[in-house]
Amino acid sequence: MPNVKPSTCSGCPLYDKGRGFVTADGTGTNGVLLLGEAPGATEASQGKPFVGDAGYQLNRTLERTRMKRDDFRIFNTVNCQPPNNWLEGAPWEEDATRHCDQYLYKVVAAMRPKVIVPLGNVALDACLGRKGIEALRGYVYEANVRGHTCYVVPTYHPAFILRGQDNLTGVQIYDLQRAIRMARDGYRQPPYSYVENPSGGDTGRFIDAARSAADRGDWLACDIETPCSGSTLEDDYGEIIDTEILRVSFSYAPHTAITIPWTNRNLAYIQQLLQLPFEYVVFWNADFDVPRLQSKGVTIGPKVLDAMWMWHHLQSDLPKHLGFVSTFFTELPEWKSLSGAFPEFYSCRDADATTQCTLGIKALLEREHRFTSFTRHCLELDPILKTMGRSGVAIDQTKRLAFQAELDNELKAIDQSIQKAVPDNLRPFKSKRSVPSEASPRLPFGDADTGVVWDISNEGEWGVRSPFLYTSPKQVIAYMRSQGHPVPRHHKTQKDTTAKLEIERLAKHYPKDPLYPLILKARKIGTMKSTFVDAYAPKPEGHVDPDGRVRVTLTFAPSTGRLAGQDPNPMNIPKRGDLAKPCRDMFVASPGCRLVELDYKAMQAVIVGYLARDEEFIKAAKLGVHAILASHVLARQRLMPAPINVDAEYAKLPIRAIKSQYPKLYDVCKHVVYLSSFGGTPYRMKVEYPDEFPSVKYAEELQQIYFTTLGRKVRQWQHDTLQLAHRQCYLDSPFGHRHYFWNVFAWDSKRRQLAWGPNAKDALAFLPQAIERCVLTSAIQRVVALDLAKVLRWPIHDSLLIEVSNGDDVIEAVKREMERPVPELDDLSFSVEVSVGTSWGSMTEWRSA
DNA sequence: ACGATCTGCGCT
DNA sequence: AAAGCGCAGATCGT
Repeated sequence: MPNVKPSTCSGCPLYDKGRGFVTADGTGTNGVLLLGEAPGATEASQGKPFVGDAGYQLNRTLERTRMKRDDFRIFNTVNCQPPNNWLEGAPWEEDATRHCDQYLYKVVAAMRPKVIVPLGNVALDACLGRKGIEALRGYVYEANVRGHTCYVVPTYHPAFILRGQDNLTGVQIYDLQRAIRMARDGYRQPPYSYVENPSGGDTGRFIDAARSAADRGDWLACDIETPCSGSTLEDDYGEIIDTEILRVSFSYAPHTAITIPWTNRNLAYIQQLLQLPFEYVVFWNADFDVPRLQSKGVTIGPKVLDAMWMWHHLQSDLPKHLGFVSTFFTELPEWKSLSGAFPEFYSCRDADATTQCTLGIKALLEREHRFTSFTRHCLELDPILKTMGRSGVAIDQTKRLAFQAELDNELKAIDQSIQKAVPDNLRPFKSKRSVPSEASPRLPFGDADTGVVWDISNEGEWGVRSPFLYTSPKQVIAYMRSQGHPVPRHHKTQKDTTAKLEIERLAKHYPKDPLYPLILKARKIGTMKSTFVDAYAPKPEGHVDPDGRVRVTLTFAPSTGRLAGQDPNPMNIPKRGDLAKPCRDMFVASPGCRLVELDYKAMQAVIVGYLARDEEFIKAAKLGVHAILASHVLARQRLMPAPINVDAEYAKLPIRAIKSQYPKLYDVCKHVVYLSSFGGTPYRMKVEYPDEFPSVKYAEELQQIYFTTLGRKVRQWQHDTLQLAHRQCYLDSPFGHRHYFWNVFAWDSKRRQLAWGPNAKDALAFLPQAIERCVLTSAIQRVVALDLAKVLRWPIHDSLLIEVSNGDDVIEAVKREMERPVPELDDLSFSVEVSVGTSWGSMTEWRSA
């Protein structure tokens, strides 16, 4: 039975609009009051808070705190359902909150909670009189809430987590556990001793103490403050111009720190501290601090450790700012809002928090035997990636300009055809006050080259029609509508889409329509030109340095453990299609040198076979897994006596025969193996490759054959991996990378059973990708150890681009290191294919002498 | 004008 | 309808 509003409830701004009325739920025996926002439809009709979707999410979180929901007291800030579930930022937010205060007052007075947990901004505002949940969450506040003094530990609203923020599930669990602990044990602000305005003697004493800390094996945390920490200016060569440093702070032990103003007199002290024999100097985001210190001539003696990366290695899916991370490893109260008022204290606290977080993160990594993997695969890799990025690859500007001109002409011609194919009324119209002087008496008139057309709008208004933009989804969709064609929808979001696949379908369905093929062609050429040709112009138009080389930034910041490249990204340069060769031809070897590309053969397939503990699959992957699946299919159809035996010496012969005799089946099998190992469905195969798969049923049959023959153990591995990811909420790679997955299985209400959830496929893709990266970077590190760093250019997931001057011995050495057995994978090895050329577009196979 | 967000597309 | 990555252009709000 829905609750009836109390008769005393009058004057509520939601009285006419609001529905239902919720009362507090749960016993509150653990001393924690969870305060939500306002009831939704389910809550309003049942009269209880958190019983709908957000309630389901909250219950799962509460379960993981190992407490019963009933042990908490659960209430809402506003007690009836606002229109459209809109409260935060609504015109009635303030009035409705104030009106419902009377009920919060009563609930607090009756329960006398030890801790209140505001869930989201509305509740936070009600408790602390301020908003900003993302900055304040996880911290402990002592506050007086409605006449009752207690702790307040803010956390996210469950509905926020449901809206695509499921990586924060674990954070919410942690926040609630902290609230429970505070209710049980109480909270005391930790004592601290910061040297905020040091005299020369103070600094000297700090340096002496730091020296003994270095001898004990402690680390030194360092943090600089600058006037504008956000913006950085760099000149053409990547050096920082503007670097004013205000102060530098240090800490070598929890709860202690010193902040040293940046003055000429203090410079020597700062330099002295950074030369003490510490094992590491620790920064939070060293890429900000270290270059600025160096640009001032300060040198850092010890190795640099970036604690932010250590955090990223520990848990890659969470925010990385120190204020967020410190809630997990310190008892410090929130301090990030104090930078303006108390700069000395703020800076000390930054250094102290860095020390405390570093110790906490290191302890966790060591407990899980992942600390050495961090030093090897992040710390030691970083300078290598920086060197590779700086080496650069030469761009042939003559070839680039020729290709650019060719694309430009083609694009102009296609655009003219596009303008002819589109009715005038579909062009963007912009009204103008006055008639242009060159207007002719006949309307509309315009310029066929530019597509600009003068016109009169419906209201008799003068205006100009600009060309139809094939790059604008909005205008393309308007065209589809105008032609009476069904507008395709994105399968997940259900939004209108103009994706390539959908336009290809429309082109097929309406073969007489002139526009669709033109759009496809123009997009292809347009992307090529803007992303891959214009971008390689000399600076400042493009990315190419005055010496003719393009330099990139390589990073391992992506949450998957893979590598990425930036400014520009060298990893997505076209490789297939007719434009790929002229595009790659722009990338050339320096005079007297050769570009060499070393590709791991079938790397992901071999890794999947390893993970599935399937020797046969590994052998099949190395021989050619697609052809071997094809042999299973042919054997079923009695076109072959038996599937290829991967142990047979002559196995390569029938593989070649299948490739040449059944090219279509070979392609089909390629798609089946590839998509199936990532959790792809037969439906997807049919949609993406309509020519190869005449029906979904055919794709289903082939996947069935795959999973019952060659891929039997792979199927089992997928099943086991998902179970493991679901049970522990994360997966670890053999190289120490961990990725969290919060929704591997989800409740399918249609089929009334657990089904693959939104993270299932991420979980299947994680290990092959994370392993692939570490196999390659380990090889790169060995190449560096051979003093061959200078030949390294770009890592591209499963291949490595290098540049060598003469002789084949360097190629041989790099190949050997890449093919070396990998101890982390039980000495699994991968074979490498080498191609060589003077340009990236004309590489030929290379064989060792 | 400028930044934030969305859409589409290249690669593995 | 495997995934995540970075980039360019369009759109929308300020």
